[in-house]
Amino acid sequence: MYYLDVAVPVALNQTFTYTSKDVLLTGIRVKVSFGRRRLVGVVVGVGTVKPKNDMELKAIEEVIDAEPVYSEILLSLARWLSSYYLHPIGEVLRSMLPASLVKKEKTQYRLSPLGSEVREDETHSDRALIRFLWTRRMAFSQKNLKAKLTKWQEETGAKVTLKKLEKDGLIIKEAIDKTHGRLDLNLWSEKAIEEAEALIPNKAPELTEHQVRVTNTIIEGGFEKAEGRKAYLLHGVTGAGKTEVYLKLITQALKTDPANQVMVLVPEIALTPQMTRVFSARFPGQVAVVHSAMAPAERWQELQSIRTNQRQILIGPRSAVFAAFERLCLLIVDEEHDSSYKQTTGLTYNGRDVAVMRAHLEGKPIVLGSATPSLESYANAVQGKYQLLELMERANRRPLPAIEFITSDVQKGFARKLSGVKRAMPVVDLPIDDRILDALRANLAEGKQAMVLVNRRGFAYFLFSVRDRKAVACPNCSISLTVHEKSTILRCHYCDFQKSIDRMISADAADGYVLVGYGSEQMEQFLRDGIPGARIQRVDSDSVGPRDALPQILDKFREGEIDVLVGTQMLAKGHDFAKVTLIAILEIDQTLNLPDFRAGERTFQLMVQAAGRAGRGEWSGHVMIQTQRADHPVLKAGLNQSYSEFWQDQIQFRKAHNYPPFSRMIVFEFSSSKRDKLLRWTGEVEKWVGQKLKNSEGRYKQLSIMGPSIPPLETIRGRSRRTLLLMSSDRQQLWGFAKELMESFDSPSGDLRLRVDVDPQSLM
DNA sequence: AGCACGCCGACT
DNA sequence: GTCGGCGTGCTC
Repeated sequence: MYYLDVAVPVALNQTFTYTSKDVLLTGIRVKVSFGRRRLVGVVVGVGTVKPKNDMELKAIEEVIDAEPVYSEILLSLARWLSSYYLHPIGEVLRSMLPASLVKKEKTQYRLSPLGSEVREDETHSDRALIRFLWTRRMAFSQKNLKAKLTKWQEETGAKVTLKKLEKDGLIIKEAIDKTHGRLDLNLWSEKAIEEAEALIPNKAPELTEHQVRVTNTIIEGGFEKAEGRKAYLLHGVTGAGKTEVYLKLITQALKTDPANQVMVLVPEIALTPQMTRVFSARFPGQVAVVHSAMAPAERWQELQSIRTNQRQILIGPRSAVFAAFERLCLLIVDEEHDSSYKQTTGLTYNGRDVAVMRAHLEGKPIVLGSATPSLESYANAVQGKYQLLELMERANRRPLPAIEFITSDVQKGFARKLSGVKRAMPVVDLPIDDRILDALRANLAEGKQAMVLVNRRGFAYFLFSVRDRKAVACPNCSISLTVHEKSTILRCHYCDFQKSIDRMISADAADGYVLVGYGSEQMEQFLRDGIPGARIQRVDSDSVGPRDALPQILDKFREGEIDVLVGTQMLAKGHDFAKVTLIAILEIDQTLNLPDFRAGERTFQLMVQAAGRAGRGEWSGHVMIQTQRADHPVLKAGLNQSYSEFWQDQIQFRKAHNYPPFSRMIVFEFSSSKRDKLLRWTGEVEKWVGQKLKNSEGRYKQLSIMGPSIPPLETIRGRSRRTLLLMSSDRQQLWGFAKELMESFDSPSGDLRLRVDVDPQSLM
């Protein structure tokens, strides 16, 4: 008899012992009976000795995999993730798998035979509801149906519950196996990439002296397994050719052994066909790509080609860090500073940090690349934990673009009267300085391209009621609604709330409202008016959509069918356009003024990254930044494109407040839809914290605790929130305290929820 | 997290 | 009296 340690996907940080007649390898998934449920768990340990406690053990019901889904190293990584990110091991293991391997048994509700007998003229409330809901659809998911019921209750006042409907035999609950979607060959597909490959010359350019030096340093370190293998921080100015360094390293790795494999992590937004094309053209047929726009089945196929070593290179976003490799020998994290490596829900991992840990466990080198390294990574380099490699010259020898500050106050207090409900009339000047407009016109006249970056999507920042003296707010979140679609719709950027202005305010009251501020939509309109004849395209999550419009737009821009791109920060990231010579950044001060300790770092990154998009081809670039705070050290550092100036200023600030990298942070977010319940709960937390500190005899003396406090956005999606921030330069103390707190306050009842964010990217 | 058990209010 | 709310405890 064998005793298996099985991790099941429940919110419990422990494994459970099951018996098996056959010996199994760790990393294999098994089906087990757990309480009254049947779950898919992962074997994480195998023994032949019965555990001491004389509990009655259940036998596993079914073995799912013929070979392990997780390697020993991935299991070790899972254990580390679980303890570092304070997340149950079973859930960690589940989050590491691609969606197509996580079979979800979804419950759905359909009409029972009795339910379908309900007649159309039914007046009884439950039956009327049934009639109303099931005329258009066959089945509802639990979540969807619950939402519909709540809505129905609000609108009709009738009291209905899911349980009652089920009990009355009107509807039936049934479990369905969710199968994955069809294999759709869209723009990101292998076929598209292969077609593209044929068009591009497949030849490595001559590396510059600097590139060669950097590359050789890493190559000399070797790709074979070794204890404590090195991590490198590749700090290269924009346009220095970091990608060529990666390509050369991969070439070398494959030369060492053609079966070697490389992991390349990139920010999601950079996963355009253009980017994958560069790799595929150099290594035809050897590149696998995963991307969120792919169907699960397609993604699974790509990952499978890496697992079986049919392909050598995997390019993907943060989740690709969990991919199973046969012969991983090198890890690369491009744009390591990018905040999209951080997962913000569930397991709050940072893909970059997990990659560093994985490289360590694998005993393989890792290269973190950026033009604007995060302060954390740079500090690691300064301390010698990473080896710093610098690439301070652009590969095309072109100077970095000239940056110019435009100080004007036109954007201050920019507002429009809402006259008639559907039309907005300007009451002040354009929110963009004439000098910038002139430059854009001149740039267009020369046949060059430009990008204009704004801070916000939508038409106007908010709708201000003159009578109430306040902005129209979201009913579910403590934030004002953003005006969209040429000032006809109000939308919340935090929940799904959306309502037309017409329905929100009556036409005769329209005079009492003012549109304040502007977003990408309105800026697009300004630019159309201000730069006659220019072909302008807006790029933000509204115009691009969740799928694949972005690569199409970027391709059109690259081919010169668009003159000016106007959009959000999405534009600043990593794209390479040869004809862009002018970049305007409006309202950078808002980024700088965010109440967040990373605001300075973000602002500098935005400036340098945006500037890096200009002058990549044969013409020099020019950047115009509209600001009131030209004297701010961070903006000055950005103006000089000086990382060391930025570093000096920000590291001093972080040191003064003991912020990261001098400390680590863990944030607990407590939330509930019932404010009084939440407050009672956080009251207990506060008491617990006070007593713990008092009774701990100095065990936690290096710990700073802030809160529970009201976060900048108190309510999101109808849930009130409080946050508790723990900060310490002593890791033991920080994690020790956090674990104790979890043990006391995890698994709350009712709709109280506790969320943990380790190494938060933002404190909002 | 589910899921069941068990103890209190408001409807037939 | 019963239905159903939700606080509590358990899951190898």
